[in-house]
Amino acid sequence: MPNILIADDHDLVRDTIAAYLETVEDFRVQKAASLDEALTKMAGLESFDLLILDYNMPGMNGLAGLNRARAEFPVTKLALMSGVANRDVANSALANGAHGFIPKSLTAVSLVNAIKFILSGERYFPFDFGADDAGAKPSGVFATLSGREMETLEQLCIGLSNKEIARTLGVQEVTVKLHVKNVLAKLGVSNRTQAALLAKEHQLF
Amino acid sequence: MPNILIADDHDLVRDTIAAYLETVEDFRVQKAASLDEALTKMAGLESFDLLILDYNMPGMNGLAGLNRARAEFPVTKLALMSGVANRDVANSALANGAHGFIPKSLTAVSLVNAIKFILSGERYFPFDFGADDAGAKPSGVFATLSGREMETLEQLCIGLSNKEIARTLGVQEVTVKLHVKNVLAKLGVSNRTQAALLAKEHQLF
DNA sequence: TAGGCGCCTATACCAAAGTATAGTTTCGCC
DNA sequence: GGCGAAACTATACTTTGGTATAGGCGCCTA
Repeated sequence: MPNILIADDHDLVRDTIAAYLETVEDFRVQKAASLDEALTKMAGLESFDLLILDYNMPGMNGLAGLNRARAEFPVTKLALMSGVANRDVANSALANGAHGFIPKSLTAVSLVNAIKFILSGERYFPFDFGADDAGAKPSGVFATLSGREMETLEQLCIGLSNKEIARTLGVQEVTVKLHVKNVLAKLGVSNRTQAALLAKEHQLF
Repeated sequence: MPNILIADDHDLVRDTIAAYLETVEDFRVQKAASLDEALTKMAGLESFDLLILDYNMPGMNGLAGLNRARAEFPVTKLALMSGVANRDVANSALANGAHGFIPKSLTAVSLVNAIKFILSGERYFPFDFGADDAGAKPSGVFATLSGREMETLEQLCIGLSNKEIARTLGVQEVTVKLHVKNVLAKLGVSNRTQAALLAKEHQLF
């Protein structure tokens, strides 16, 4: 019987998903409320076939937690689950060695299929995921930013003024204005607030 | 048999919770993926005893959706559910006539208890909820915003200019400036970008 | 009914943000 | 050595954002 460990800090979500999986399919499902708790259980006597990690959970720190889990238990299959993450983090997760990405917008039956798929050694990625309009931005746009422009964007995301950014970067205010202008143009937005919001949406800082 | 309608845009969460409730207790559970779908079902032939609304869901717009539901179906009991909302919105929800607030950090069995409690005519509020640390800001600050100021903040969070906000709210630009100024003062920040970031951090919109 | 509050408008002013153009330096690269 | 790209600075300008002050209107409540 496949042994699954699901880690999510939302008790309600975790418990009901676990209960659902156990009743509807022949899975044994264990639970954890944080990354640390999950890794502790993994280190125990039992051996697990699949570890499902919630993207937003104490200890995860974005994909850092995923890498940590993968480093400690390279054999166990690993899936990332999230209700908010976009296609970017899904791609990154797969690129970082995850065996699947499970959006919470999935149907319950699709979840079961996805799990079976992963357990059989495949990599699962919901193909129609992220084709939304809201996060319409090509998302590759951030790659076109130069080093200084990226630093400027980072300061923008704290809500600093041009003058303050100039001070922390050690340049003149005019220079910052130039960088900001370029950032806005490259990101296709019309003011600094939108730039900051966009960067935050894409989990950049 | 109590008839429950649960509305959440995350299929996985909604389906598993519904399945859990139906197996573990003698509930009949219907599902909807958005506020509109929920209201349509409510308007149908069936009568419901309890409507559970996810706070983050198409059509909700914060507490506006809750008020809409309450206005259209004043008899049905109403609970707000959320995985991210803080004590502020929970309080506001109760103040706005909700019969309960269900954080997704709840245990599955607690959920059942909460539902029974609400169905029996009580108001449910998880007392130990909201003692978080992360959102360093007093977080009660948002409660001090007036209606218009809240609407203004919402537009700010899309990165609109004062002129654009004025157009969508149907007022003069000067008025918007006033609201923005008040928002900044009440939130204790120094510009619109910081205000937007802060609101986003607190998952307000 | 007088005061307070939320909301709206108005005028006016100054600071900050954003645009445009032009020029210098540095550095890696063919 | 010549070329292009990135970074920085400068001057000059327009638009937007934020502050200050003052007044009108509707609503609620002491």
